[in-house]
Amino acid sequence: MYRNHTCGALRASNINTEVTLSGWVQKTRDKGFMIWVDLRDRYGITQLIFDADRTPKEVVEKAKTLGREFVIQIKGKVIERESKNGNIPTGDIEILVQELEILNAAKLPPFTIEDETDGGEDIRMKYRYLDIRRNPVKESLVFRSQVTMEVRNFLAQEGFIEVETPYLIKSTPEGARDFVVPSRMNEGQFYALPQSPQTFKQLLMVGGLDKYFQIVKCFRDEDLRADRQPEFTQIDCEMSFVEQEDILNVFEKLTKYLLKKLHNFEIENFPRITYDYAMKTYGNDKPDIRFGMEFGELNTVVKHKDFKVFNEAELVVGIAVPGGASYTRKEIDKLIDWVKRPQVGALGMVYVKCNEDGSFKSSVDKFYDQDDLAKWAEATGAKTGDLICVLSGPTNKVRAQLSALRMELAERLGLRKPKEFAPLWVIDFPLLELDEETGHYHAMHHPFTSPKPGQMELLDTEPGEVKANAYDLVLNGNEIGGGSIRIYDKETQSIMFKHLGFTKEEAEEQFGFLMDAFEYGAPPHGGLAFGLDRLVAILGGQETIRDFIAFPKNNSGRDVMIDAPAYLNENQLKELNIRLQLSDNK
RNA sequence: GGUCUGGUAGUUCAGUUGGUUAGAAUACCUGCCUGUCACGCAGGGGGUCGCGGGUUCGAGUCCCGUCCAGACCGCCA
Repeated sequence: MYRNHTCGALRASNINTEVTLSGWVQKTRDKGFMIWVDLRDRYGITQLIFDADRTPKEVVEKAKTLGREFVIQIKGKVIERESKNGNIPTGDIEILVQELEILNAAKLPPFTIEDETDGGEDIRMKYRYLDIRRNPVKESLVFRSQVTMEVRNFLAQEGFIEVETPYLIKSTPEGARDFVVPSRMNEGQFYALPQSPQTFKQLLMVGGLDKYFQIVKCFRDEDLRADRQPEFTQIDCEMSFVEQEDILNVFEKLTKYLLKKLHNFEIENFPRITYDYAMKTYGNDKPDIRFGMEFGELNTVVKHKDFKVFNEAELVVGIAVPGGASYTRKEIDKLIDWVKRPQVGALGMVYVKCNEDGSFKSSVDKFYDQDDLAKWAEATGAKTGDLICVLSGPTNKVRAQLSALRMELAERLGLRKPKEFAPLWVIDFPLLELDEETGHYHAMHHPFTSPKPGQMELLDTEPGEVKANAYDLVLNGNEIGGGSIRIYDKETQSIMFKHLGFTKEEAEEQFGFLMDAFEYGAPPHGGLAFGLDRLVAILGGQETIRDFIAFPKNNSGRDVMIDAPAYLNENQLKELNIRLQLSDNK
């Protein structure tokens, strides 16, 4: 028996009991006359004491050889500490050691295993198994486990069944790039890893399973971000005989359940706003509504003067920055530089200070008088002491730029509070989106999304205007879930593929199995998928998902611990009938 | 594909205008220490300044290239 208690278990009530403990050496404090060792495991820290008077001599000698992260087992008696430590739960007691066994000596770890480690991102990822010993990472993984347990509890209660769908499937050109897997037995052919189990869950509905969910890995071969990994986990759900309203209700209930269980956070019904409203008001289809700073469109109040920039702009729009009137000229110039960075791309920024005396001071005083500026303040909801920031240009670009500025300022002003939660639904997404490069429309959500009733006719005349039965769940400025009511008849699905530029043959080849299934009694159905990593991170008050993934990939999609991806050897390639053609520098 | 930031001791970082033997903290090692718990005290070891090239009497510092890491834009149905 390696242990009969964990390192977080013992209290004053255990005094005088004989115990066996195992764990890692967190730290030794050798005072000469006695040695203290902090013994750590997943559950906590217990102090061991090796006392020259009360511990066998050879045991004390052995204790002197202990280094950080040695794995040891001890037997001893729980005793009361002479000086207690109120900072840890086991701080009233310590273990007077009688026997010590070194189960495994350890090399010195490259960084300290402490909450505030001295190690940087790089080295911690390389030795991720050591990083996981640290409380912040360990707790993030425990938290993730709690979230998935609660999700399973809830969905099971609601009558959902979990079904596993295959990982080795077929590549399709729609959407993100696929990770592909060569098939040894089928020369020249490749599987693809699923970007989502979309078609399979729809087939489960045809199969009559009614309410499905799966906590499932998905794979997309696209560039990474702090909140994006090439392999990530979805809570994938689908239901039959449901309308949009039914789906929103079930998953709003799930989200409320999670907020209540994990944070004891209660919230009324989630706001629902349309995509169009979100874009107009926040310049963004996943608005953070923990704070205001809503867009005020100024077209009607700026176009009557000689300011050419505004007169020629498609959209002139501003936001009020709380307390921004106190910014110095230098600070405002830096802000202007910020919006002019290539990542944001604004050509300039007009500002108005709303002074405490009720007057306005703007960068365009030459063109606009106090009455004009008062109207700007009204449109943006600016109060005295605020700063109005105004951008202008093509509608879509300006909205994206001002949205970036809004988020940046909110971050700087501390308005994005991690322990506050502001979920909302964004509904009525467009069905199609124009690809600026190719000039073609592609499905904004995916090609199985149904258009709003009665809008099929618009597909030919104004494809960009067609609204879909598609919806996103947004939490604190992040899309944490999205879904749609699906097409469930072959006819409509064929029309969709045609509009997306598929030939009949291509549609048949790639999705024939789905359209066949639709001919055998497919029920009306729809669903939603949560991005679990993101959901967990946001519920955990973070924006970066890496610490909630046990073994994440780095910025370039590498696992630096196992050093993947890697080259295959000649035999493997030969067996797969693959010949590589590498670029010159490889 | 692009923009920006960074790479110096095991680790996290400082290093001024290009100028002596490249520093600090922490970790590590040795010794001391009769209640430590961020223990303390004394001493010690530890450097391919990412890599390659260039400018210069002289490069951690300037220039070019390259690799790596991070954030973002494009991309992510």
